Order: sequence, then C-alpha cells, then structure tokens
Amino acid sequence: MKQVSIYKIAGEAGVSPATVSRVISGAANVREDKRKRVEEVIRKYDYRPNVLAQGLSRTNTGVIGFIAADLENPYYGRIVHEFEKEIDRRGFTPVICGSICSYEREVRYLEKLFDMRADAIVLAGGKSDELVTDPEYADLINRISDSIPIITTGKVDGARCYQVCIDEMAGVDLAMDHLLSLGHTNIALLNGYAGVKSTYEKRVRYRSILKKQGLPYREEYIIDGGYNIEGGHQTMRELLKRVSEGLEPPTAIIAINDFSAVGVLQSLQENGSRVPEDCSVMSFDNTFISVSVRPRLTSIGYNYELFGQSLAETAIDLAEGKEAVACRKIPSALHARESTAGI
Amino acid sequence: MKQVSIYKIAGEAGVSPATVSRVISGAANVREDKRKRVEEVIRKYDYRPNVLAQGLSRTNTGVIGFIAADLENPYYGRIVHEFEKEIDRRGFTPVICGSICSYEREVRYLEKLFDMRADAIVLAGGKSDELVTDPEYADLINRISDSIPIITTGKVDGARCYQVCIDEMAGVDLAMDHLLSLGHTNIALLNGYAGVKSTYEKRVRYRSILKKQGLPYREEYIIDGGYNIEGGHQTMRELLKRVSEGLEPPTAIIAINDFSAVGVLQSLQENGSRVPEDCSVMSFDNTFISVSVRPRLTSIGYNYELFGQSLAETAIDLAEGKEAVACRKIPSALHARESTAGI
DNA sequence: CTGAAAGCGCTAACAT
DNA sequence: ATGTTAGCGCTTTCAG
Repeated sequence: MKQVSIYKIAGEAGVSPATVSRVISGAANVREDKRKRVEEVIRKYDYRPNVLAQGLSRTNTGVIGFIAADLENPYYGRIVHEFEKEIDRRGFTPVICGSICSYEREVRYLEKLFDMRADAIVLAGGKSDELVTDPEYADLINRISDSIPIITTGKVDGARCYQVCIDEMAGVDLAMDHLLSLGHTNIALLNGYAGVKSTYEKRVRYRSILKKQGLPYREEYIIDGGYNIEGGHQTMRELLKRVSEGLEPPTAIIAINDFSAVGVLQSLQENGSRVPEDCSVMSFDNTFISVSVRPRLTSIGYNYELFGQSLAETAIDLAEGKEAVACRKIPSALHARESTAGI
Repeated sequence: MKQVSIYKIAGEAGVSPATVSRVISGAANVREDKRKRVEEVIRKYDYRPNVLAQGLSRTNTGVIGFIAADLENPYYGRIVHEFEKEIDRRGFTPVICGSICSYEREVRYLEKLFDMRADAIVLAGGKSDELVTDPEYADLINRISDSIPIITTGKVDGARCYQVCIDEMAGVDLAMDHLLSLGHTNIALLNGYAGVKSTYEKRVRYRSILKKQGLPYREEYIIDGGYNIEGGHQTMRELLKRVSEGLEPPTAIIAINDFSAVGVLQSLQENGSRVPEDCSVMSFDNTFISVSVRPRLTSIGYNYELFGQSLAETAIDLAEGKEAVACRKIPSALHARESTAGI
C-alpha cells in the first residue's frame, strides 16, 4: 500500500511540503487558514509522518531504549512499568528489550538500539551489573556512548555511563538493624554471586556491620546460588547440611531476593523448621511475591516509582542535551512482616 | 559526533557506495578483493549501517512490535521472553511495549509502531481481549493492518487480524474434569470480568459442562473481580459471605489466574479453612507463583514456549509476505498439585 | 561485476 | 510567513 507522504498532503492543501512540516511540528508560525487546510487534509488521510524519515533528517528519534536482564522477574517488570509511564508521559518512545539470557544477546540489543539511533539507552542488570567489567564490553559501551548517552543501574568501569542505582549499603543496614534489634546474631546471607556488583556490595556491607558490632563473621554463612526459587532451595539445603556437620545454626536468613527467599522458605519447611519461630527469613526487593507467600516476607523494598522515573528522567535529560546527575541513588525501606521475629 | 556513512567506507575502500551496500547485504556478488577491502574498512571504523536509512529505502525494517497488557504479570513476562528468543533467533528486532494501563496508551503504542514501520505487530491482552470490540478500536486496527499485519492473542471483531490464542475451552475442560473426578460438584469460578473474552469463554464452558453433567449451575458461584491478589481476596470474601447467608458452600474454587488464587488462598486461610481439606483451590496460567505458595497450586498451564514461538513465527511469516495460519490454538495442560484433593 | 543516479519521506537552512 | 532546495544514509534500478 502506497504511503501518503508529506508531498501528497502539501499538494492537496495547496501549500509546500515545508509548510506541512511546520504545522506538524508546531514549531514555526503558519497562517491560520493554511494551517486549517493542512490539518484537514491530514485528517482526511489519517496521515502520520514517517519516523524513519524524520529520524534521518533530524538528529534525534525520540526513542529511549531499555535493556532489562530478565522481564520474567517482577523486579524488572516493576521498574520497566514505571519507566514506561514516565517516558510515555514525556512524549518519548520506549523500546524495551528483555530476556538478555546471554552476553551475545545483550550486545545484539545494544547494537540494534544504536542502529536505530535511540536518543538514550538504559541498561538494567546484565553485564553492567558485573563486579569487574569485561573490557570488551566496556569497549562497546564506550563506542556507543560516544554518540548515545547510556544510563545503567549498575556500573561499567572505564566507560562514560550515568548511574541510577539502588543504595545497596543502606538496604543491608536496614536489614541488619532489623535483625540485630530482634536479637539475632547468627545471620546467614544466602544466594547471589560474588561476581555480581549488587551482591558483592551487600556482602561487604554485611561483613562490616558484623565486625563493627563485634560479632563473629562466618564464611560458612555466605553461600553462592542463583537468584531464583530453585537457587534459594539449594543454598538453604546446603546451609542445613553444614549445620548438621557442626556449624553454629543461624537464627536468621537474609535471602538475596524474594525469589530465593521462597526457595529458602520451602527448604526450611521440608526440614520441619518453622518460620519465624525457629528461624527468621527476610529478603530484598519487596515484590508482590513477599506478600503472596506465608508467612509473608519481611523485605527490603525500593521506591520503584522513583527508580523508574529517575531512569526515565535522566535518559530524557541527556537525550535533550541537558546535563544530568552522574549518579543517583534510590533509597531502600524496610517492610517488616511475619517472617521475622525476636529470637 | 559525525556518523561514518557508507560513502566514507566507499571512499576509503576505493569503491562505490553501491558496492559497499552489496557487501553489507551479502545479496549480490562482489569481487573477492574488493569485498575484502570493504570489510576491512568497515571493521576499522566499527561501521554499522543506519537502520533508519535502510528502512526508508527498503520496504521493511525488521522490527516486530509486541504490545503486552501488563509486563508485571509473569504470564506476559513469560510469553514475551519466549517471543523475544524466537524473534532474535530469526534475526529480527523485537520492540516490546508493556504497561498499557489505558486505552490511550495502547493506541499510542500502536501508532508508534506504525510510525516506525514495524513489519508486524503482536497484540497480547488489552483492548484486543475484550469480548465486544470497541468499533473505534477496530477502525484503528483496520487502518494499520492495511499496511502492517497484526497478530493477537485475543480477537478484534471486524478487523483483519491473525490469531494465536489459548484454547480456553480445553483448559476449562481439564480443570472441570480434574475437579469432577475428585468428586466435587459445588465448584465456584472466581474473578475476571465477563467483558473479557478469555474470561467469558471460560464461564460459558464452565456452565455447559455443569449442564452436561446434570449438575446445578449457580450464578452465585461466579463472581466478578480483578486479575490480581487483591481481587482474589475480595471475591473469596464475598463468596464466604454468601455462604454465611445460606448459599450451598462450594468444595472447590477455580480462580481465574494464579494471582487471584493467591488472594483466594489468603482469604480462605483467614477464614480458618484448610486447603485442600476443607476446600480445593485451583487456577489458570501455571506461572512460578503456583509453585511458590503453600499449598502449591494445581493450575492449568500452557506451552509458553510454543505460545511465544507461534506468535513470533506468525509475525515473521507475515512480515516476509508469506501466508500464515489465520488462527492457531495453544493447548492447555493440567498441573496437579496439593491444593486440590478428593472431597 | 560495478558505478551513477534516482529516490525513500522529512527537515532545515536559505531565499523571498 | 512560506516556498525552494539541499541533504540525512541507504538501496536499487539501469547502464556499462
């Protein structure tokens, strides 16, 4: 089907294509009667400008890309939701890519967004959440950020990236305060991988707090494991095994996220332990999962609305050539529920 | 930053832009030595063709749009995930839009995808899942589908749309068979709205099965309510209230999805009822939620991989101008767990 | 096999 | 205020 172009509109309205362009953009002044005529013809044909052509002749496209590590995780689902809301409100076009799955896929998405001439790209999770940045990745990011601003929820060492991230330390402080004030001193920190920045930071902070409190730091209380239900189940079993082999039993568990906490809960239950009577459990993220399970999970949550909005704002400001804060932190908050109790 | 264009590459390689284009597309034959030289220069500059320009001169863009009703719901998260995998595998570019929230937003996304000259658009949920299609919406879809094939998981009356949808009837058959074989005859069907096609179909089928079995159909067993936890909680409370007012107590509940089942479970628990001893509960969708809660939920699941793949395949076939099946059905399967038991 | 040149649809000087 | 005219970067006949 032949697309109607600005020329056709111009012809029928008896004006030049430039004038049509002017009424569309609304930027320049056009005499009232001409504007009317043009608008009428536009309506008649349901004409919509071709953004490819616009993007080609302008320097911007209005597209803000968002690459999320895993849309199946409600954590990302929530952020994307808030992000989209703000992007849409400001008249830009969100282009979401989820399901990274692999490094190759992430790179491919990055390149596609570059090829599309997105005005800014947001990176949530994935390679940019690694503790030590892959130099090849930093290279790619550098190349892209030469022409397109990049915002991340993690970090990319050796590349110009804006950051909007969760204040992991504050979150751990909140969690530990809560547990300590409840009388717990044997606290395990399950799941996640040391190679992931957010996890690494949590572990470091956990350790410092313990030291500051004069409490023993036990390596055996920290176990690597996936960020899903299965992972939580596995690491909790491993912890239980260690206890049966003589490890001082923990009275509280902090799971790396709600998903893994669900696994922890299940494993504990299979072991005949009651939560929170025998062992308190808490987690990070405060997604709907934490209120879906029984006992409901105490969880460290973030202001998701602010998170998504900040990401969007930073991206748009940068896209519009304005300056933006290089690093914004999203505060955490404690949501105490039934899964934690005094010792 | 000045982008390197095909001209610059051509200049440095000592060939014409047309030749560069040829080596990029790989379509036409180019003499080996020239190809080598061009490829070298391309590598030197990390040159990547501008898809806007490509899209403008070609008739296709390689973009397949996907509009999901709600990315926060793991049901959509899962489908999007599988969809993206397939789209990526076939070398196309997925552009996901979630969080519809409102009719206006959905329309806006539809228009943006149109403006981008997407090669096909997939609609999952939202207005295309309404029982009676809004004529204005059908109009819009018609206008767009003039130039871009549209695939939906629902339907749009009066518009050319391809369909890939869940076989709701088969799902209800499975659910009812399961419950009936367990000896249940007082079965309630909670949540959802009659105005939503998938819900409507489930209700109709539920009713037919009851009739066919010679079992009484009670209107009071069907209660409208949202598709989330809160909704499930509310409708279950309402049902309990009706029972206290004399309604024959149901021995089994079918919730419209896992989310609402969680609410049902909670309400039942607050009421002091045990699941499944006092009342069986089951749901649709079989997301990770159904194995996260206790008791684990019996749920009707779909082959999500096939679902996402079929959506992608249909979209790509159509984008490539091939014919596609007008209507594909995704089969359902029963996942029996501890939330349902014999009477 | 390869180059020249005409678009694709729109914008942005530059004139008028 | 408005028309003319170059591009934007790439593809695709059409010659050769």
